[in-house]
Amino acid sequence: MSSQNRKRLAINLRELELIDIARDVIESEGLNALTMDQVTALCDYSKGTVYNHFSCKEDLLVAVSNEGLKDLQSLFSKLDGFQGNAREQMIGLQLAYLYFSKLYPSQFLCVLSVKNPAILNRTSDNRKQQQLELEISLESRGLAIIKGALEQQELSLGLHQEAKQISFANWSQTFGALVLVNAAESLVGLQGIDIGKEFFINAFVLNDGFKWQPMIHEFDYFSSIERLKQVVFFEEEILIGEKHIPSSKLAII
Amino acid sequence: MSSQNRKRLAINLRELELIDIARDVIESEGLNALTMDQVTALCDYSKGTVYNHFSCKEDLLVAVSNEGLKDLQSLFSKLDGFQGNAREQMIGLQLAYLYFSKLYPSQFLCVLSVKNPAILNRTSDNRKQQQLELEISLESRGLAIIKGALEQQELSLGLHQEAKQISFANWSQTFGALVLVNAAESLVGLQGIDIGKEFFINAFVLNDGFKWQPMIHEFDYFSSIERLKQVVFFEEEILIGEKHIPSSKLAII
DNA sequence: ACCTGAACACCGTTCAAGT
DNA sequence: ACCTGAACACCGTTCAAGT
Repeated sequence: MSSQNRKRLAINLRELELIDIARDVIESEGLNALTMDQVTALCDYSKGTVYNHFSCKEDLLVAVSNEGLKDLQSLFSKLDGFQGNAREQMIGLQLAYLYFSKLYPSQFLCVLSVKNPAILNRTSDNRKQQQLELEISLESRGLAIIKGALEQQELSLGLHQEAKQISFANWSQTFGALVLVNAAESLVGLQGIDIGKEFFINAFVLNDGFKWQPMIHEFDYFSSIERLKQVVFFEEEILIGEKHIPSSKLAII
Repeated sequence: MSSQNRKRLAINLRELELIDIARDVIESEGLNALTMDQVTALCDYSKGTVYNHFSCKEDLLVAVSNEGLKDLQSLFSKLDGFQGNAREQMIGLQLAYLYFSKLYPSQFLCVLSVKNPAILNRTSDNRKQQQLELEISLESRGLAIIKGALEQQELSLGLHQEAKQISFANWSQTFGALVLVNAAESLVGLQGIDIGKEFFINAFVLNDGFKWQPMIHEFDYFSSIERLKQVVFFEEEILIGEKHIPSSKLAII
């Protein structure tokens, strides 16, 4: 390895180190506690060096969000060898998203916060480009599953209907439910129902609406969830057990 | 009116004035530009007085969000005299939510931002209580429609199924779609589809999944949307026409 | 070419003094 | 009882000096 390459690698590693520190601060003290001063204090570098990596505080936030998207990507990748029909694969993505929001709540918060234009407007072009590529990559997973279902004729498109519409429907529903559930403590209206179950049932109902075969009454998708937990996401199940999540939040898993 | 009451009224009015200023700042310069200094500069009072109303900056943000929820409530109220079946009423709520996000984008952003625990944790108890009451009031609208559908036997609950589950499903889907669409410029995957139409179709599919009568193939819900635009929300249609919204965002209406 | 940290401007918050 | 604005601590960002 040339000395130039070694240098570049060291710089990349340092950036990950800084992102990790930012993530830890958010995790333990909340988004408000994240300051450039704080990050500088917790690392071995100076403020100027931190600013060599991140053009501004918002840029750092998007960096944390992007790292989160990579974690989500890793969770998605765990589904690679999973045997099951397309609807089960889709449930796999949903379950991965749920683990993501529970295991990395601070990154999930960043992914959400970063949708704020006041933040996005101040982000460096490189970082925004990276975000775009990550989002496309994540979305292509869902699209691939839908296309598989179309090929297997488990799903068929109506007039003026496209695969990405079904993708959008599933995605927005999952995302919306996770955002609301993350704020669930304050939502009295949701009390008394098992939100974790609801999260999946809503998707079952939606995809039944699309007439995606096999339908709920023909197939036991709750067993699929159990199988996914045991075969694909057993490590995440253990991690959740170790994390001392308040019982109100645990209910969703 | 006693002098004490007059005083109290003046203070309430002043608070609304301050919230209005904050809203204007966010609308025209973004969430980042909102500072207590800025609000003080744009009003006739001192910093101390601003802090008499809002315990901290986050408290002001929640106040803006709450004012937004009231605007949403007003939009919901416009549906009071609307004649139509329960599914059409539900579409009315959805449409109201859509107008809200388009006509008051800064408040919608606040409602979303305020779901961030770092903000909620710093909010005064009074303000949080007000938020709770507003959310309950908004949610009860949806629940009332669902209960109406149950009474009319247009909808029936399965085993272990409750009205609020159907409410949560509709709500999270609508909310998730609006959040994603608000960030739609960056979502390449959504390009080439008519997001405004999709927004409603997703809900159609969901409620068909619930077997909510009349189903899509039996009833022209696109006509319902047109009717709602003309009969209930004609003022909002005009306002949207006057707002010079970039065409990419206009597509949704 | 990259790193440092002092320096600066700005912002959130407080509170003694004023009415 | 309420209002004021100076004062303070903290934070984001820059950049001249150093290696």
